[in-house]
Amino acid sequence: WDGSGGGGGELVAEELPNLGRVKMHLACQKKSTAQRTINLNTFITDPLKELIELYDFLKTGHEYKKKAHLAVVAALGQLDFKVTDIAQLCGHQLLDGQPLVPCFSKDCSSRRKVLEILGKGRIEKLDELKKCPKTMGIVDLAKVWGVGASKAQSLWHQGFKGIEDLRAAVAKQAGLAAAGSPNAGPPLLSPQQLIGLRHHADFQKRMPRAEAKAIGAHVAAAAQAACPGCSVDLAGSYRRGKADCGDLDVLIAPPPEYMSWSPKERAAKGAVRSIEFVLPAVLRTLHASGVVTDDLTRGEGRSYMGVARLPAGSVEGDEDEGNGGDCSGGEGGDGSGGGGGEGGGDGELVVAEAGAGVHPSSLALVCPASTRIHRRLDIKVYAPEALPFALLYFTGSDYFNRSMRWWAKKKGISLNDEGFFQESKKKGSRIDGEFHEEADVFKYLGLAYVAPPDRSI
DNA sequence: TGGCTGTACTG
DNA sequence: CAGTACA
DNA sequence: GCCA
Repeated sequence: WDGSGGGGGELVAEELPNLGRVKMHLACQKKSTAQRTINLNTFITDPLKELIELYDFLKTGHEYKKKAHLAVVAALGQLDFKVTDIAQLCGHQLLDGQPLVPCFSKDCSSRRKVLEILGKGRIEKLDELKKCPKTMGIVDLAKVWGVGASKAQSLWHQGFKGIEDLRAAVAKQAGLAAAGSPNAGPPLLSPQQLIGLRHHADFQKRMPRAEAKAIGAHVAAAAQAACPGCSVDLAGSYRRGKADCGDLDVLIAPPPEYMSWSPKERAAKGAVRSIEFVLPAVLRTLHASGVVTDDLTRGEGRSYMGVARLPAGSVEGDEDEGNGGDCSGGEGGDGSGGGGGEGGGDGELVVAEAGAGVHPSSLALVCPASTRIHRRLDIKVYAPEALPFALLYFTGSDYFNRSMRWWAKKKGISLNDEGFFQESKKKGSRIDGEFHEEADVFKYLGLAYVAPPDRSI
C-alpha cells in the first residue's frame, strides 16, 4: 500500500480500479435484515433456503449450486421492496455486481425458480424432493453431527431409512461388541458420529442467550485459571446479538504481555508455560467440573469442538442430578424438530442478561428447567496479535466472511483468522500494521465498519 | 473455462 | 486424501 | 449454478 492512499498516511490497501461500483453491492457492506426492517421476500427466500438445505445434505459436489442459491437468498433478503415481477430483478443495480448473484435478465435456473414462485407460489422440484422417501431419509440421517452427504448416502444404501433405524442398529452393535461377540461387524459410525447421534435431539435445539452466557462464564473461569488476564469473547451468533444460538463459540487470547514473559514469569503469574497449553488446561478444568461432557476433537492444539452443558443444580428446577445415563428426558423417538425450550421466557432472559454479572450460577434465577441440555461448544485460542482477525472470523456470519474475503482477494490480499497476507508468492507474507480492533481491518480494506448485529447476512 | 473464502481436524 | 466441520 |  505504502502511503499512496489519499488521506494522511493511513494504513489502507490501495483501491483497485473498477471496484467502486462492486463495493456498493458487496454483501458485507449492506445493512442486514437485522437492522433494516425485515426480509420482505421470505415467500421467495424460504423455499430457496429449503432447497439449499437439501442440496447441502443430498449429494457432495453440489457445493456451488448451493452457493448460487444462497447468494440469491442473501440478495433478495436485502431488497427494500417486495418482488412482484421478475422485471424488478432484471439487470437490477441492487443485485448486479454481487458475486454469484445472477442478473436475472437471461434464462437461468435461479430466474426460473423465482418465476415459479411468483407464478405458482411454490417450487415444483422442491415439492418433489420433499415427497421422496430416499431424499428425506438421507436428509434425516445427515442431521446427525458428523454425518454429511456422503456418509448419509452410504447409510441409506445400507438400509437405514432414518435416524431411529440408525439408533437401533448402533445400540444393537454396541450390545454385541460389549458381549465380546465377533459378529458385531465394523463400526457403523465414527466416535464423533456416535456422539452426534447420542445428542442428536439436543443439538437440534437452540439455546437462549442467557444459557450461552452461563456456559461461556464457565469457560471464562477456566481460561482465567489457565492464563490470568486473558481475554475471553463469546463470538458467533451470540455476538451478533441473536436471541438464541445454535452453539457457543468461545475465543480465548492471552494478554499481550504474556507473549513477552519468560517461562519463569509465566509460572510466577500462574499462567501456562506456552500458549499451546491454554486449551488443554481449560479443557481439563471443564472436564473436571462436568461442564464438558464429550470431545468431538482432541483439543490438543488451538482449536476445540465439544459438548457442554450447565452443571446440575445451576439451573432452577433441575431434577436429573447425578443421572449417569445420558439422554435426558424422553428423547427416544419424539424427534420433535421444534424450537426447543424457548418462546415465552425470552423477555425475562433478556432482562437477566442486562445485569452483567458473569457468575456461572446467575442463570439459576431465570433459566427454565428445559435448558439443561447438551450444547455444542467450540473454543479457539489465538495469539493476542490475531485477536481482531480472529474475532472477525469467529463472529461471522459465514456468508459475511466470504463476502469480505472475496473483497480482500480482489485487492490481492488474503484474509483469514490470523491476519492479512500478501497473495501469490509462496506462503504469502503477513501484512503487519496497526490492527488493534475489528474496525482497523475494515478500514484497511476500504470498507465501512459493520457492527456485529449487522453481519447476520 | 476458471473461479468461487479460508482453515482445522479425523482416519 | 476425502469427508466433515467452523465462521 | 453463474459470471467474467
